[in-house]
Amino acid sequence: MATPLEKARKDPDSMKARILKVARRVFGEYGYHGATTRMIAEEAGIDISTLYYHWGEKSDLYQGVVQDVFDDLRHRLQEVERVIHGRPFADRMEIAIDMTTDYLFENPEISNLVLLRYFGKTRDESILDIYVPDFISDIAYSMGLCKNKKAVPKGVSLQILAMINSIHNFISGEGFFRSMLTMEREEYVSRVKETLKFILIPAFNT
Amino acid sequence: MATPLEKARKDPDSMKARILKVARRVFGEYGYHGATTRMIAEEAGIDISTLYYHWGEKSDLYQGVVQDVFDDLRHRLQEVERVIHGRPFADRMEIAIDMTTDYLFENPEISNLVLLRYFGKTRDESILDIYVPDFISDIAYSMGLCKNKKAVPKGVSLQILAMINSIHNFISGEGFFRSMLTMEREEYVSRVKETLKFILIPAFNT
DNA sequence: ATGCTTTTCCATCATTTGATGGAAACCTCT
DNA sequence: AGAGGTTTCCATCAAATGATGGAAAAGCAT
Repeated sequence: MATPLEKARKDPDSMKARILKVARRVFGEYGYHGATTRMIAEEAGIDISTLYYHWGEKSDLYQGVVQDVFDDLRHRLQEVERVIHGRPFADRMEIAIDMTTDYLFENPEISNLVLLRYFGKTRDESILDIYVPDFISDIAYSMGLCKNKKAVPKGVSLQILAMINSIHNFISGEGFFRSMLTMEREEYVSRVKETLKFILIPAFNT
Repeated sequence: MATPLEKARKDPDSMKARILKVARRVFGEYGYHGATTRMIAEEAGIDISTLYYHWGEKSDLYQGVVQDVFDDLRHRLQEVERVIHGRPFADRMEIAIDMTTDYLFENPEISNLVLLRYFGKTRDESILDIYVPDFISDIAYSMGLCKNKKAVPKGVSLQILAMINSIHNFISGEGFFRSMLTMEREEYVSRVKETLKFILIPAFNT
């Protein structure tokens, strides 16, 4: 039995899926309170009540967006895992950084939503209950930073967090940082990768 | 001639300063749209119109908050600069991390506001015009990463950004990360410092 | 075509939220 | 005490926003 969200993903041309796609971007850009159902409906080219017909209340749509984003992220990380499996350590880090940044630069709303979730609170309590799997242990394991997926040392978890967030920061802050440093997008992307490798690789190459 | 903000800072018991203090926390917690003037007034124990009497429109108050926060941050960084001046490189980084994280853990709304500013957009256009000095060149210089304050290489700027943001992330994400890893505050603080040093020091110790 | 279901839109509501006018309270100076 | 200015609060407004009922439109099966 398919959940509504799975149904929407199966048929990406369905109205529900179209709304979800727009909502991802708008929520990512303006945050939960900054985004209004009217903005989303307008950008999707539909009436606001059509949005409510498909998704119910605003917090439900937001919940759908978060779920969708984290599903994407999980799938992508699994792919990264497959690619780096068995390679020497230094290569693993480099490939992981390249793949992840490329993917996130193409889907910046993912980084936005993840960071807003970490740092921003919401007046709407129903938002907090969303179940979100954490990939930290998977990353720790596939990077060879721990032997047992079930028992990742806390120190390692924090190292992974620092890593992931560094990446998200550069994606999510692109607008701000790029105009601050006056760079074209292309240069920004390559310099970000460079910087991430510069910082992350020495730390883990003990 | 003192600006209104300077006036408010000079007399921290003034109503205007009290409002500013509460507004810092509330804006930092909920973001621009998530915070309402009513929430701020209520937390300050005053009527909403008193708030408007002192600060004018919401965006003006927000502007005041941002200005105030960045002033604080600048002062603190100057203090850090003074302390690390002349010390060997490895020490400088360690001291800077300790001092900065201690300070930000005591004033987490600073990290929140800085990050929200980087990553979140606002429907209100008047927000973007706020003048904010960037400390990147100062940091780069005092860390010995560049010879000329006026011409910081772009690569170095990105390295500084990565550094600063890593710190902000752990401060701002404390609630989320701590409950995720089930740590007491004390343990969290010391492990964060540890992690930051683990990641940042090797990169810059060429 | 016809009847049924699903989807979309228009009109509208209730609440929230930013904002203000004016009366009351407070302060200050003489 | 009392005049004059400042500050605070109550009442209220207008616009924005989340949400819905019901009519119209579009699908779809027979």
